[in-house]
Amino acid sequence: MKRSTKTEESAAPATAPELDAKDREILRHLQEHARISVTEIAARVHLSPTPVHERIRRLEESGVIRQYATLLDAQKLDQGLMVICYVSLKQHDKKAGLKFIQAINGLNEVVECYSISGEFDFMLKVRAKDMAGFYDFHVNRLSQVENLGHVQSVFVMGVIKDTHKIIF
Amino acid sequence: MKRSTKTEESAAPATAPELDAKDREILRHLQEHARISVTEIAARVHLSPTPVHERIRRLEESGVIRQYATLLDAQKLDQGLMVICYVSLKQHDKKAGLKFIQAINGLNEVVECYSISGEFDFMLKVRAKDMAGFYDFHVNRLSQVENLGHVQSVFVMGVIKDTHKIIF
DNA sequence: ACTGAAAGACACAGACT
DNA sequence: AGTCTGTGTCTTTCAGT
Repeated sequence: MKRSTKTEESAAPATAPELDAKDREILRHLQEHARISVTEIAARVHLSPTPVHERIRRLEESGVIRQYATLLDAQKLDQGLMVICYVSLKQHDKKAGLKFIQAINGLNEVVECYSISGEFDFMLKVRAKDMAGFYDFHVNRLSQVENLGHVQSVFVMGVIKDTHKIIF
Repeated sequence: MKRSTKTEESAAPATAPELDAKDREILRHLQEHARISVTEIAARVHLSPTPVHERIRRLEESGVIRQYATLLDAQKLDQGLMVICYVSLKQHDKKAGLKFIQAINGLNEVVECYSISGEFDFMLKVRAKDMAGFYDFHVNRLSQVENLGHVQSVFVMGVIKDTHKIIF
């Protein structure tokens, strides 16, 4: 194995990133085309492959690059339903919160989870095949989570924009 | 340029995917490690590189593979604030909706946008540097959008889980 | 659909500027 | 921190099965 694998590697050390203009250019290319070659990135940023290679290595190590991911079409994989679930907990102490976080990490249907301001404690982005699949998740998996208070669901009817692109 | 670039290529034709077990295995590897070599995927799925290469090409063409992306750390790029904005429109006719969608696509701070059920019409995921950055976006960019009714914002205080992983 | 071979491109490391 | 050079590996194509 020679080419970079990334992910599941060591946790990102908090070493100061200190990104210069070239680093940012490289990141902008990689952000949208993770599989292009170092040689091509080098050509686009007007550098030779060697320093680009070294810069990418540093960006991976410092954790600026989190993961090289392939984004798939959920519809074509029969996982076309997306639901936003708002969840409140019964108890809000630290221990109860950690247990909830653990439980959420065990639910594969939950692709994102955020701690939020407002009436509810958490927001979950859930993927399912269809309404029946979501119902099954709701009743048999989410509702089984300990310390769960209220759940309120908002259904996604259409995707207007779905990007991961960070502007910087 | 020889290696696959993906993205911005032709729109996905609606040709039936018809994925077999090997295709799904390949997708599962690519989903989390977009930069691993075809050779290594081949080894992991017990096939030679040639058919794996051809399968990946078909998956790209059919649109099952949407994009090869590099996921970056928003905090380290000084874009650590995430806000969920709920938006309702004043007018709901088709033309007004299309204009809104166009406007949203022009706002780089909006990384995701969904048409949703419930009280509001759309949900936006917005990224900004900090509160001042978000305020600037809210007042000078979002609020300038034509036909905008109410906006309600929920602030993300912590990221519990942030994945793109579709289970299939 | 897969195997095997073969050419060119690439990753990666080393010495040098 | 960059360029240049070399080696081994990989991608990609094309033959055959």
